[in-house]
Amino acid sequence: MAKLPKPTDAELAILRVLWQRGPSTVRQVHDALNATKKTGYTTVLKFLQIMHEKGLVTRDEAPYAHVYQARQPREEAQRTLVQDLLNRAFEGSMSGLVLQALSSRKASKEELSQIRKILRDYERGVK
Amino acid sequence: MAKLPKPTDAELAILRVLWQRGPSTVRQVHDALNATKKTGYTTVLKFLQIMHEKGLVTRDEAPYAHVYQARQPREEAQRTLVQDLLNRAFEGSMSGLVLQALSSRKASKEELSQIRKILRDYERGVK
DNA sequence: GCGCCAATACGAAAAGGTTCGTTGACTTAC
DNA sequence: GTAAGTCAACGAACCTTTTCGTATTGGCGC
Repeated sequence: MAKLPKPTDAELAILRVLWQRGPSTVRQVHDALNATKKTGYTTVLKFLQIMHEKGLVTRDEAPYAHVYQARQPREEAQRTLVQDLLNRAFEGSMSGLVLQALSSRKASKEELSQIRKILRDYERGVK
Repeated sequence: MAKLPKPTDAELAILRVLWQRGPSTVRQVHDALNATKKTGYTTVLKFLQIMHEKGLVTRDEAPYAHVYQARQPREEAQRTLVQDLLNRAFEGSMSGLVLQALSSRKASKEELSQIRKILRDYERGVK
């Protein structure tokens, strides 16, 4: 599998919509985005075309409304992004990242115990 | 304190040098960067000027070699970046972030126990 | 068939990021 | 004091990202 480029901010916003909604037409993406931030229809279209060129999304050229879909599953893209931040800003230190993540905002009890569970599972898996 | 803009990739690379070395001249930053990636002297200079305009660095206009310094401590900038990624890619889910961080590459036993310690300290602090 | 509508394609323009060549100013070594 | 070297300033060139106006297409209702 060829390595996909890191999505830009605007591209990521569109990917988020695709991950949440599943395959969507330009109009659907456009409407979803406009719930939070107004953007022109053609702007969204242009991005989807660019992302298609880059391979970030696939498209089904259905007549009268192409249907776009994220190429990578959400988790995979997230992994790339975390990895990237880890290298660029944390010299690879995972604990540094977790530390700053926690001090950047309140975490709920549920989140903490979820993280603990992840750690347990991880150790079991690695061992 | 005015909010500082998010550093770009190239800017972050320079900040990393400043954090590691402390206050430095353009030449020192340039040399440090060239250990990993060759860049023209004037390119580095230009970035430091831009970053100075943006307020990312302060400078001491010593005669014959201005001395630049990161405005934010490393941890503070890291926190902003994590926060940003959290919002842009993880819908704010901290556990999602930790999960992908762990699956993105091997973590050592030391790192894991360090993370556990961070969790413990955090809970104590919050309670 | 003809005009209307929703959609795509195209391309230009604005904004931001990145790189570097050139210039002029000052320092030190001779 | 002159040449050689180091430095900051400036601005041009280039690339990528972001935004959108305009043109074009193709089906549908009449």
